[in-house]
Amino acid sequence: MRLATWNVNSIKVRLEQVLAWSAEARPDVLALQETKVPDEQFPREPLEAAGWHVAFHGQRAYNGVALLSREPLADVAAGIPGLDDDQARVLAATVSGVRVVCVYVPNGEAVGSEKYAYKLRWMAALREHLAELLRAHPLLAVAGDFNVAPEPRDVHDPLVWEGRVLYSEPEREAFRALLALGLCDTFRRFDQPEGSFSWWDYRMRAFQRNMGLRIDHILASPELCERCTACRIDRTPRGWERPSDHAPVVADFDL
DNA sequence: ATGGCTACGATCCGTAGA
Repeated sequence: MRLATWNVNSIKVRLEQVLAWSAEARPDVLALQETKVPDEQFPREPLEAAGWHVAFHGQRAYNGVALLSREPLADVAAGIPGLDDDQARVLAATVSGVRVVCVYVPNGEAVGSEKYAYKLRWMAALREHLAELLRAHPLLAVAGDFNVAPEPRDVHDPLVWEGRVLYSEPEREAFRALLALGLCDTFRRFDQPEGSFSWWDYRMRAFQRNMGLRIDHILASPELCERCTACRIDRTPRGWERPSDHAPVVADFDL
């Protein structure tokens, strides 16, 4: 099974790119973030016409997550149980025996802000939820925009980013707490080029200068991690006209 | 020097992203 995640920064704007990229990269399951549409406006028909089963959990203007799958999606569930959250950030479904969780972790705005506190609370709630899911699902994948660069090598200039949102120690600690549940970062199971990033600012020609961060991740439960045969970042669509600021991450599993 | 893009929903600027 090939699983991909992509923060598309508006499914309306990026629909043609999702169709074009997925036709080329051929994921079996594609987790999308920042769809930015209420459910009644999600472009279900063109995606179904392209052969996708779709599930979506969105809201007007902000956030929004979706799952596209070649095989039917079962037991679709939105949100984190017990977390009172009016932001559409989590969608889970079972496909081909794998529980797939699509996550859009809050950005956090700035260290010390109210949104930063919300981000850390939210990540703690996600951790508790994933601990439960791991007990129930030996084959568990968590794919999405985590808005955390875990290590210095995931940041184009760690000194500049030290202490800033997306790379601050409390955020990295919260990410490590997810790995401590037994989840693996599939990308780091394999040799990767230096300067491997998944997000580049729209400004300052950041993509052309490879001034990026690796903040989009595919995590896997121990049993699923053992079956992971590859993981890579596909920078191709970041170079297209009118791109998302994120690139897709793609992982292959031998199932 | 706090800008620099992009998307959205409201108007022709503010909020949010990262």
